Formats: sequence, C-alpha cells, structure tokens
Amino acid sequence: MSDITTNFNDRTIEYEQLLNDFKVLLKKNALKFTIQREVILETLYDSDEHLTPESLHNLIQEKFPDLKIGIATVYRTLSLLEDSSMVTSLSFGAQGKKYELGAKDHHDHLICTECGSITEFVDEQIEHRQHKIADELGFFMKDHSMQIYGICKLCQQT
Amino acid sequence: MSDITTNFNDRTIEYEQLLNDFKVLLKKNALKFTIQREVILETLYDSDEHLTPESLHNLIQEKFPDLKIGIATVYRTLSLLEDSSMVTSLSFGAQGKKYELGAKDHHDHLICTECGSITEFVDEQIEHRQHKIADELGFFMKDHSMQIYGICKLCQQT
DNA sequence: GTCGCTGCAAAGTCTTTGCAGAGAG
DNA sequence: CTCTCTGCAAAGACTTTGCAGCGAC
Repeated sequence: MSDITTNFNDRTIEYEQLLNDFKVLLKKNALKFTIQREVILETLYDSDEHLTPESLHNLIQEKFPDLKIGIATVYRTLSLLEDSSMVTSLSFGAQGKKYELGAKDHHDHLICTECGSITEFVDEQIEHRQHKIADELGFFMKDHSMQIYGICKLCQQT
Repeated sequence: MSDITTNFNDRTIEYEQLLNDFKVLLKKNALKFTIQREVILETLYDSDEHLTPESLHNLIQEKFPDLKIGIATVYRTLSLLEDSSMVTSLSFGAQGKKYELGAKDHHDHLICTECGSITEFVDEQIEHRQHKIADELGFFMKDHSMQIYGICKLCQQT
C-alpha cells in the first residue's frame, strides 16, 4: 500500500518541474502565466485531497487572503489543466466533480459511500492489465481511472 | 472480449427476474409499482447504451408516445434505482451522468474522448485484484467501476 | 379510502459566458 | 502597446422540489 518514493526535497523539485511544464504548456498555446494560475496549481499540488472547484477556491482564499480570485477563474483554470491532462477529475455520488493533480503517481480510488472519504491505492497488476486491454482493442490509452465503492473500515464499525 | 453468455430466452428470464427484484424492493419500502417505474426499468434493460436522464426520457417518449412521462419522474426513479444499487452511474467529461443497469454482467469501460463512444470489456484478472485489494484494506466493497480514457480505433484513423 | 406517485413549473445547484478594465509579454 | 485574463454578474445547463390531482394497494 505504501508508495512513499518522495521526500520533501524531491517534492520541491517535483513541483518546480510541474510548474515548468505548466509554463511550457502556456507558452506553447500563447497563453499567459498569471498569479491566479500559479496559485491554483500550487494549491492543487499542496493538497492531498480531491478538491471540488468550490473547495479549491475556499482553500486559496484562506491561504492567500489578499488575492481576490473568482470562482470563474478556478473553473477556467481547472478546465485548462484538465484539457492538457495535468489534472484529472473524478465524479461520483450526487455532487459535482473533484479534481486532483495528474502528475502525481498514478493511483486508483476506494470511495466510501457512507462518509465520502477517498483512499488511494496502486496496483501494478491492474495497471498492467489495463495497458494490455487497451492495446488489444486498438485503443490509444491516454488515461484511466478506477474506483471501488463500498464502506470503509471506520464506517463499518459504526 | 466476447462475453455472450445470454441468448434471447435467457434475456427474457433475466428481465423477469430483474422486474421481480424491483417489485420486491418496492414492496419492502412500501413504495408503489407504477407504469412509469416499469417503463423506465424496461427501457434501461432494453438499451445497451449508457443513458443520460434526458436520453432515457426521449427513448421512452419514442417507444411509448401515449404515456406522458415527466423528466422529473425519470430523475426520481433513477435515484431510487441507484440508491438500491440496481443501476450504476458513470460520469465523465463535461456532461452529466450516464446510467446503466447494474444487473447485467459486470464490465468496465473504454471511453473515447474524441467521439464519446463507450466500449465495454470484462477482465477476470482485474476483477479478482479489485476484490483482493478491498479485502486487504478492510473495505467492504459494494461496487466498482473502471474507465480507460483514450482514442478509439475509429477516431485514430481520422 | 389512504397515502404515495406523477406532471408541471418553479426553485436550486453547479458551471459557463459576456464584458470592461487590469496585466502579462 | 496588444491581446489575453480576471472578477463580476448574468445566463445556462442540469437536478430537485412543492403542489394538487391521480392512481396503486
């Protein structure tokens, strides 16, 4: 289960790399690098949660009270990031989509339908089969996501 | 890939079984069996597509022009069916949720991000690993879904 | 008969869009 | 300077809800 391959130094480097990718992406499309876009990327990176546009917006307002950022900008930036495959979105249950940074190690999700918590896991065998299946069907795989729904250990006790 | 374990006779029996499960479910919760609810279940069963509430509503109106059925009823019935795990929903991309009957054989999805088509597949190894992972983490698994995103064979040619 | 169900339309959510001023390149 | 971005508010898309009459049990 543990997939700890990064320490704090690596994380910083990892973020710099990510930020750089973002800048390259922007430049390539003649888009501008703005403080809002940076803050959104950074906040996504720092959070280990799966964030809704609204919760991301709230987080940013807490962390950067001086920066007025509109929810519309959050939506626009998330779309941009998703289109360029830098973030992936996940949606389940009644509510809207949750986003997470795609650059982190790939992983799948266990979602508790009682409390809504999300646990991540990685399984090499599954990853491998996915690639194989896509290949067999002549499908060019760009991304994948897997969710297991159920009741988490904690909720089972109550 | 082929997973043809049913023929037309079985399908009919399968549907009767499904309908019966639905009736039992309704009775258990002191809910009523109405023509609208039956038509929704039947249309879901007959369709091999993954339907949005709107497309399901359209389909029903085509198949049963005399029956006036409101979109609200479709939403209400889908929620009911989803809560009782008789249908599962899938959401991806920009648009809303798509529903499919959960009673059919379990399968996963290849989703083309170009044309939106959904191809289904079944893989025993993946199914098996999923159960194992849930067990290991003390998670009571109720359902799962897997999606592979990419570009389908057809769209790659153009 | 009772009480849940339905269609309708109105009310909510969540997201996107138009616009005029601000700011990156 | 030019042309994209941004925040705001208004518009849209998708869902849910209140209600009065209808229909299953």
